[in-house]
Amino acid sequence: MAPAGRPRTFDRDEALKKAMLVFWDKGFEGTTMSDIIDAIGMKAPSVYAAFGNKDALFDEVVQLYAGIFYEGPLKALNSADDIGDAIEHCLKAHIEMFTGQEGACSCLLLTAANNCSPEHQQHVVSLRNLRAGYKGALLARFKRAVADGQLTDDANPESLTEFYATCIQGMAMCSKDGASKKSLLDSCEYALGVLKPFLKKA
Amino acid sequence: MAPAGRPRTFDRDEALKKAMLVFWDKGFEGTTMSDIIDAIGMKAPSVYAAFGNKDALFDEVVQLYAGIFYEGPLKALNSADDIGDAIEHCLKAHIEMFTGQEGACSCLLLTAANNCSPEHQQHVVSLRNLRAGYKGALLARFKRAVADGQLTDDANPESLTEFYATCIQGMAMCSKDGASKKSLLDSCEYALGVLKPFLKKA
DNA sequence: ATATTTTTGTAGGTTGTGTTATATAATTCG
DNA sequence: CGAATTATATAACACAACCTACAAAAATAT
Repeated sequence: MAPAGRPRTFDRDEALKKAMLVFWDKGFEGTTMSDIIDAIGMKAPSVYAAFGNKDALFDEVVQLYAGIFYEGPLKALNSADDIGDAIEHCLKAHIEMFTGQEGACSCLLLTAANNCSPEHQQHVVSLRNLRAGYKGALLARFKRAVADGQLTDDANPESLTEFYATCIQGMAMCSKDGASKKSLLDSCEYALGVLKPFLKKA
Repeated sequence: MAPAGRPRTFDRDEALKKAMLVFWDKGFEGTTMSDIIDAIGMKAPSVYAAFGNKDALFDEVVQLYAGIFYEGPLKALNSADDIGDAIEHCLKAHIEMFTGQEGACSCLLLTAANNCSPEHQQHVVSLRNLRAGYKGALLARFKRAVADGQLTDDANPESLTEFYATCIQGMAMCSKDGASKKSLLDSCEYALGVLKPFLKKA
């Protein structure tokens, strides 16, 4: 049943998505609450009533983004049994995320809170933790490939993880600088070539 | 001869370096003038008298940083005649810059002004232009290598440029996340391996 | 020595951003 | 219907950040 009281005239989930796109594009500190409020199309008190404050809203946005992230690159990483396929699908899923949105590009986890004032360091830390968690997932995937006997003995999961994290983050920054999807895919091919010498023949 | 008037009690060049380290670490918007003023160890009016305002100071900092940049990675890129050596020296010079400073790390051109409020977009643009200029230098270097007959016919200067720009920016971001010099050098080796198939035997 | 010039420190002005008080509108419950 | 509850809009508060008047201090020039 509908709750008592005047009903909201906007959709909360839609509003959150709009807020995500703004933060994605302009980062935490680069975004003002006025930007958010304008994007949602409501007035300040309605937005504050729905989301609390800027910090809480950003936290929700990060959660939403992380969910999309898990459904994309992370799922791609862990779906394929072959490590070569897994990395390829994963990188390409990243490129989709970097270039797929209208307005926003690159990666919110990487660019939305790099340099914050001391009172907002929490966001810098939480995004850094998410990135570290993702690196952990990459590492686990390479270790699984070792356990599965898919990689040669001289393959080093730690340094492969670091290399591919480098490529992913680098592509994100290039995308922020306007790189086309095609040029990102070119870089992706080079990056995938690095893994080939370590793949055992099937 | 000394100019008339009370002499400055701090060294302007030293103060500029200190300001650079703060901006390098915390970015343009993440840095307050109080941070700068504290780092320099003077009071606000002295700093403003010496540097104008925050925008002008940041511009000077960027100039200073660009100078260091030209002396490091860019010089390394253009000093060696062999393209393999050039890229290797260049990447390693980047790693030195990413990890060499106390306090600051990563790359000021990449991280100091990603997400600015509209009234400071000038800095986002100027750093983006510097990055684009650097990509141009990379491209020119690869084209020179083609002209010098150092690369195979299937080597594509544009996509090689994009790939190495990706690696450099990726390493910068990893360094900001605390990557060790050793792990950056590991990634660097993988990245250099990408060029090898395109190198003609001497 | 006095005037002139420039720096320094205190203290405060101005603006922009995050947030909220208050009154009004729209809905449900009894 | 009237009471209760929640959303909306206007308008304004609070605080922090950038910047600057003003007066005192420290040097040079005549």
